[in-house]
Amino acid sequence: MLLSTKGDYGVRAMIDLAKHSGSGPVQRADIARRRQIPESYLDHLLAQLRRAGFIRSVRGPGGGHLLAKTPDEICLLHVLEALEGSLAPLACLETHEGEAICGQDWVWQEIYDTMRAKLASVSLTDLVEHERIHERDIAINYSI
Amino acid sequence: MLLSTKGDYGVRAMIDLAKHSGSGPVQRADIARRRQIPESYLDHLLAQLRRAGFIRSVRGPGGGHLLAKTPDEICLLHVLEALEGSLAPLACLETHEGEAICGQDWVWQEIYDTMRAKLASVSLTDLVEHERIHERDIAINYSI
DNA sequence: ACAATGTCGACCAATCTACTCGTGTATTCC
DNA sequence: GGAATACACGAGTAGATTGGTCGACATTGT
Repeated sequence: MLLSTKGDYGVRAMIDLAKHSGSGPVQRADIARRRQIPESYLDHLLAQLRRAGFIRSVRGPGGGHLLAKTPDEICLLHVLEALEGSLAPLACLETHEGEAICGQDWVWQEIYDTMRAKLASVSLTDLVEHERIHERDIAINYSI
Repeated sequence: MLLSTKGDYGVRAMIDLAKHSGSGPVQRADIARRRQIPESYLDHLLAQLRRAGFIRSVRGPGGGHLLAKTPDEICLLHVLEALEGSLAPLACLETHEGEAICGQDWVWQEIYDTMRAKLASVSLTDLVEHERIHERDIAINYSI
């Protein structure tokens, strides 16, 4: 598995913040409940996202978390790399150790480049938009 | 990291076998030395590859391991999936649990499909050929 | 018989994952 | 000022995975 729950949960949280951007801070407990993330674990993820400059946080009553940029300025690639570290699928693409003897590195380099390009092209805005369309699908299905 | 050393070492071993296919069994110790794999660990990988039907083994003096098919009939995708299990980059693509709430699954599904198609298009023959070209490069560099 | 080779399962240390918990700190509201 | 509300941060932890090692055994060529 390339992504752990960190990348999964972290992006869920960012989508939640993007969806509520413009209406004040969003509280950790609300994100955790809506996105089904253990709240105490989410704590660490929000800290990472804050240190990486994607969000800022407000303490005290009425406090919470906000995006530090607009949703279309934040792409999936950067968020995931902040949470997971390198997304390299094969060790030698990162360390360049054993590269000469690996034999399959050139295949994975191509895949990695394609992957990163795709992830860089998807913004939080796109993710929120996709979610809205999907919700509409669900609504239609339920109404039948 | 999507691939562990299993996938790395296992493919190295398969490339080695492909390179020597047609000249009798190749011994574990030789593969291990040439490809820099701990021999006792390679043991397990060869067992997995045999159970998956990619190689067959011959016991006794002069024994060793052979490809069970021709190198162009074996693709990288199948070898890696035999060694690593699913290559799904994100848990919900495999389990379909939490799929509805994940929010980024559609992006990864596309990447996963592209990845699998690429891996399926690369055979052992291609990997051996690429290695030969790379060896020639090294030879040229050394001769300058 | 004996040496060479593969087969198989048990075992192991280190690391990573996915958390929880407790304590501390900033802010607001009364 | 004090209570309530929220984030901040580091320690600790159970369980899984990784990346092996080792030893006993099976098979085969000479």
